[in-house]
Amino acid sequence: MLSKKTKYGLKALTFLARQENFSPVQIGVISQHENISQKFLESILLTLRKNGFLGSKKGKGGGYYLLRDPKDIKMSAVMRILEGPIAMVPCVSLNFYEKCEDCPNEKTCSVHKLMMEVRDSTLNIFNNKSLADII
Amino acid sequence: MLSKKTKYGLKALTFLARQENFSPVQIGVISQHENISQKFLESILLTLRKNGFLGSKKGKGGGYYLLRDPKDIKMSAVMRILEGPIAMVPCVSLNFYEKCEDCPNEKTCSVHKLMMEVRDSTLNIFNNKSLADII
DNA sequence: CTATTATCCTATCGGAATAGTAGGATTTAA
DNA sequence: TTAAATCCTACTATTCCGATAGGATAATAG
Repeated sequence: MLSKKTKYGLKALTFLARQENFSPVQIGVISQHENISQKFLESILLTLRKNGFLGSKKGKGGGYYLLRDPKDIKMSAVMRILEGPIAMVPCVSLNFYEKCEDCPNEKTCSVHKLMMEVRDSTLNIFNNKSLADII
Repeated sequence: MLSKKTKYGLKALTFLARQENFSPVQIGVISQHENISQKFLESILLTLRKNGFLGSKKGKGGGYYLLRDPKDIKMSAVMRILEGPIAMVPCVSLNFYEKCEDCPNEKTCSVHKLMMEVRDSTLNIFNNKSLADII
């Protein structure tokens, strides 16, 4: 299941991508338009900023704005920042790999192989979809 | 992320599918071979039985066994029983549909469209993979 | 210089879900 | 009749998610 954090983050990003000239938009404006708790959204935008997707401006007339062209923001990157691993099992994750404690041998594990396929097909979508594509 | 419940359930199913003549296998035997807590596995096998995948036999010489040919057990069916919805968002689920409270219009929601694609590609795998395929 | 407006940041909290446990009831076979 | 197995309900511990609180900091307007 997609976390609300990710869902809200994606909605905020598309909202910002639809702005005219990427001028700063206040958190409150986004949260109202997208029906998101303002305080929760605040923390989400903060992590998007810390990860180089958004810029921010403080004080009057401030807010958040996109730092890059929506075409250059891949869904896979956003998903990894907000949701974490794209794979359904850590032992299959490319960026968040972890060995399963219970599994003695990955190569012969049926779950492993199945989840590799799922990861590949999902990754194929996320890698080839940009923010511009989903507006 | 795949729950351990699903992961263990899949492992148990493949273990049973590898048996010679589908004669009853005790919980303890499966839990040892697959490194799964016996009590936890017990509850998982119970739901697999209640959903028509497994049969059971009580008393000495008892255990669990596959009720159907592994070729006829689709991954999508197993996933839905153990994991729940295959979609990442309820508003995109075929079998567990729920409307999002925050979203006024699904047709124009960018997250909705993106997650439809992911669901389709994942479902395509799970629908075309049987227990026999992953052994 | 000051008041206002906004983001920044840390800490916390309740509730739900997950993973696992306990313990006895029931059924079957030897 | 005893031992071996599943059956079943309830409980618990822990973790994670979604959300909130409250002040610190910075920028702008006047």
